[in-house]
Amino acid sequence: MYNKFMMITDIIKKSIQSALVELDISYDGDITIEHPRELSHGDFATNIAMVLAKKEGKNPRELAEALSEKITAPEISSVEVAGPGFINIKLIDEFFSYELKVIQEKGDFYGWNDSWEGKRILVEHSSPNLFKPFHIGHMMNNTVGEAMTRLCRTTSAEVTMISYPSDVSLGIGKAVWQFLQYGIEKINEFKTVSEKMAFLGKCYAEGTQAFKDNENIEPRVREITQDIYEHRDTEAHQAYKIGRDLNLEYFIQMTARLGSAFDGFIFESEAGKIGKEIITKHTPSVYTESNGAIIFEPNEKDLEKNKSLHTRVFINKDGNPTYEAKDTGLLKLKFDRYNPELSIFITDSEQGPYFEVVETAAGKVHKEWQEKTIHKTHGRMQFKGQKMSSRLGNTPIVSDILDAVNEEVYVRAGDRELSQDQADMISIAAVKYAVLRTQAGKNINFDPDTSLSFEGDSGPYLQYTYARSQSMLRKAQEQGIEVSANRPEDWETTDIERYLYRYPIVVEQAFKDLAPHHVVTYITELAQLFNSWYGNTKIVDADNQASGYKLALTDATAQVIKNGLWILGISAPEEM
RNA sequence: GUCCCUAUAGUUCAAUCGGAUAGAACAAGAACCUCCUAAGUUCUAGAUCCAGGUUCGAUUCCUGGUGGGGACACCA
Repeated sequence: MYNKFMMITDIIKKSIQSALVELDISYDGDITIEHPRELSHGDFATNIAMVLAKKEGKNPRELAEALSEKITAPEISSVEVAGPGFINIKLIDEFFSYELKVIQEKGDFYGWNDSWEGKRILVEHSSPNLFKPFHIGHMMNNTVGEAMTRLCRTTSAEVTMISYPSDVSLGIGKAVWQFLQYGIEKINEFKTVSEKMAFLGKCYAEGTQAFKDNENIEPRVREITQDIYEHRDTEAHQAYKIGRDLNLEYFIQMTARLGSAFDGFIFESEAGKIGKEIITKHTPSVYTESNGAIIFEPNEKDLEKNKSLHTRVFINKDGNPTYEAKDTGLLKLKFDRYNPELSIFITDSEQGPYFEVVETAAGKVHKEWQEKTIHKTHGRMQFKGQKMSSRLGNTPIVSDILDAVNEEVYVRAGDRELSQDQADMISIAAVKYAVLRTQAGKNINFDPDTSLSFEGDSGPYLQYTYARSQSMLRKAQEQGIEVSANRPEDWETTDIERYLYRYPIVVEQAFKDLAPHHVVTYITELAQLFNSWYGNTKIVDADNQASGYKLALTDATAQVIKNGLWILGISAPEEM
């Protein structure tokens, strides 16, 4: 009852297995059953006849025919042989209407399972560089990371979501230097967080420029950086703390706007010290000295397993931990604090090879740091179109992007009245959909003029479909039509029903692959089926006996779309 | 130079660990609001980078090219 789909797959598999036994065929491999892409091919299909034909010395079609006669179960209505030897299985109609009740009952949790119940998963994403603007790359990271996190939640795991802000660096020293030039009090001239942030962003840019232009300030900038590292009680550290807190607040606001709420942070300043300790302790057993620095050099066995490994510096010759050491410290902190069964983190794909080295080395210090960690990447967003890319620049910041998209949304909305929140919700849907529809890790060719579509395969399309279904349900209620999952006598099972019950397995697979785009594809196709049905059927119809069931179907479809959108971090509006 | 990833309609993406007639959307052309939201629906036209190989069967696996992205010692 809880996991209906697994039950039905088991039933199908068992019926095939006993058919094999009846024909006296021994086969101990896994029987693969799948959903045919084409709905008219049936609800399940197996290629078992083609797999076994050669071994049995039989023609695949004949074998399939023989098998198909022996495959039976109460849930199976028909078994047919097709193509080169596929066996197509159709389910009885009652199965589908029963599933509508299951969807109703489980509601927002339809599609969840208990595969990871009682286990802990840690996800780290959206890690910002404090003092630097929150730009397009962070938004991609956040979108992918949030979807991954929510996918994890569907397994009933105890999921903790954290971020790893970079809070110490020479770059930050430069920004603080510039901040001090203006004077700490200057910050009080700005009222809102975003105004203050704009000022700090200006400090970052100007400080970086000043550092380039004027060699004389370098000693002072380094001193400031050191003040920050060592928490010295100086004006610089005071300025730093103001800036850091503001940046953090802004980060929390910005990610909240995108739909994320973090459970905690691990700061780079914490990871550095610990990282250095680990590296020092495991030199020369894991790490080695070379030219005054401490490095990790993969051995031949490592290279056999992974050709992309290479030598990297963990502690530089000045004795300071590099990013490699900091990330090693981060690994330890994650496992010490959260003790996860699985630790996932998301970065830009350019850091892929880098992390493979860090993790290979870390695995030699502590096995589980490598074995339980999964690094997922997102691609880059490459701008193609002229319109918005020239307006927003090369690395546009998130708030500007959303503002620009909002304008488009208002244009698209025409006469409809939209609140700021509604427009924001639609904009975010459009952007997130564009990011999540493709396989994570691949670069996205982003053409704001076309990719940011509000029609067809798009976030707003899904939102619109949902909103429309809700509108129908409201209308039905006004007219006193009761929603009923009781199948009418002469009801012919629709493609939507044949599609709906597949949702839980799509989610399960998406989690296994950590591939949110499977969910995108599925709910888009579901929405298409639904819209098509809507186009040629009158659903809210007090004079029609079947109206109640049609509404139940509408309700179930809307529920599944909503649940899918939730995984993607896109909200489902009641109206738009 | 070495190594990794990648290549699908004009464009942006799919294709369930080798499966059936390669799915959508945008753009192009033709229809549909006296009925529930036209950000919608229906129809038409259009694609697997090249050359080999593996097998019942290849967009998928292997080899070699070509184009694109990325990594390769003290930056993050």
